[in-house]
Amino acid sequence: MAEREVDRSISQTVKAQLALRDQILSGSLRPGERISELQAVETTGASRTPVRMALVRLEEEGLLEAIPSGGFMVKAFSERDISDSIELRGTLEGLAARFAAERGVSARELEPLKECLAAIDELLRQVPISIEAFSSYVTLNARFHAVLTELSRSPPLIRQIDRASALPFASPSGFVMAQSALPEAQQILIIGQEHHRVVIDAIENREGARAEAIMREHARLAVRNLRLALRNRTHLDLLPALALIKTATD
Amino acid sequence: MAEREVDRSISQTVKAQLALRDQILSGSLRPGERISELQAVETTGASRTPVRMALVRLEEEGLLEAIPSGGFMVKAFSERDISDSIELRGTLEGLAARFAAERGVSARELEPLKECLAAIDELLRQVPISIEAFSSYVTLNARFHAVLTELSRSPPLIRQIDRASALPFASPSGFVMAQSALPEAQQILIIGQEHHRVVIDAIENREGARAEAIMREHARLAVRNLRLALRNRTHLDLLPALALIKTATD
DNA sequence: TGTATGCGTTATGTATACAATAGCGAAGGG
DNA sequence: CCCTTCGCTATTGTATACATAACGCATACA
Repeated sequence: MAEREVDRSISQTVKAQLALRDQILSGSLRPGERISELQAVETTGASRTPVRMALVRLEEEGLLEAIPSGGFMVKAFSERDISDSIELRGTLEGLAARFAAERGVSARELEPLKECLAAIDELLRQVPISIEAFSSYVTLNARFHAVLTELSRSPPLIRQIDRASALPFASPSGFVMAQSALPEAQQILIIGQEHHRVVIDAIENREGARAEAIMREHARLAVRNLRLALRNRTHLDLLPALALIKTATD
Repeated sequence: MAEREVDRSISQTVKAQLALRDQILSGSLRPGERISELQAVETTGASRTPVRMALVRLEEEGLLEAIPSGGFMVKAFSERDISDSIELRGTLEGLAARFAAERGVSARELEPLKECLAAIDELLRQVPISIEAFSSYVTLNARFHAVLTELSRSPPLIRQIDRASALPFASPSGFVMAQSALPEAQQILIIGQEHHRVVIDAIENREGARAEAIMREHARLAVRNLRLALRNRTHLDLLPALALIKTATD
């Protein structure tokens, strides 16, 4: 071992994966750009083996694309890709809600969901909402969606939803942030909260079809709003999707 | 390099991945069993680096599970996992069919689908169907589903469907094989063919909701039949899922 | 006899050396 | 002047050596 600095607190592979993901999402690496292993070794501080493992995982995650002749490049997404990904996740979450409703959920298990709901209600009482409250909203909303997914009790479905959320713009936090750029943001959050309320009610009453339908509607609303947000490209700095959008699409 | 025999025709990583997948699906490696890298090196003929890459990919594919203390084990699936995976794929294919219908598909693009349909019709004319014809059916059916998926023109969705089909029992071929174990197999194939006919018609007439509904029904039928097939465990040798089912489930 | 601790072995995580290929540039011929 | 070909360089693919951590066994003490 040479004079390489080694951080032994976490696995080198995980360290490299986090560092590379960060570079991609922050825009240091541009869409379409080839990722050089050597360069990744320098920027992440890990050696080539863990870097390669990280690259494979990021490819599976959907952030990278394998180049046929070898190596990887940062994947580029069209606006259509992004809205499809959101609708896709909505469809999956709809299935999760239906499973939860049909298979039955005890009052005890529904508790965390209701807590999220109440906490968000509290936040939305502020008009206009503060930056800090909005930030809490993002966290609570992500938690709501995660808990709902878990309630499906279906490991294959949970796994698939996690993968569908790996892309930043398709994650619950991602598109909420995008929506925040719109002037009618507050109204949008309130409508979203109504969806949350309905899905809980549908699950409680074991109405699978209704639970599924509302989650899909929830996603369709998100798609419409994301489209609008991408039109007004005002203060979109918040939007982590931006770093991944194909240049010169449309 | 020692006296190791190296096959230079394909990448060592791919070779190892194929070999390991084969071992898993053939049952050489049992569910829950830990995979030793050293052993994998011996059985695949590749060295540790490509073997590790293959293991990471197989984990992402869903065939392996990472062990917290290090290494990988063969993933075990419950019967519920299997039926959920099929329903999941049906839901995704439903979305694909809806996208195809809503976005519009030219007569030219629909041609391959109709060819599959006609070819399957031809096969089903035999009563009872021969083994060779059944084998052709499996291939044609897989092709039908693959083409339909492509018609969605949605790369994120296509990607997700591919991943949902990675598990052998969730692939179109897998569950058709399972159904073949049932006494009413011929009747089931005929009903499935009706679904195929309806989805084409719905896409042609741009009826998104109908196209989606029929694909979901198609999957639900498959789930019911798979459940039945797993009850009569007669000649289930055909079923590649069997190697992955948890021992002592139910 | 049972439990705990320490040592040894084995397997995984990491680093690096080596091999091969693809891409690019320069030079020569048509 | 353009096209083709040869060779070099840079980057990826592969192999293996080394470091480290976990598991198991044995032994000793309670």
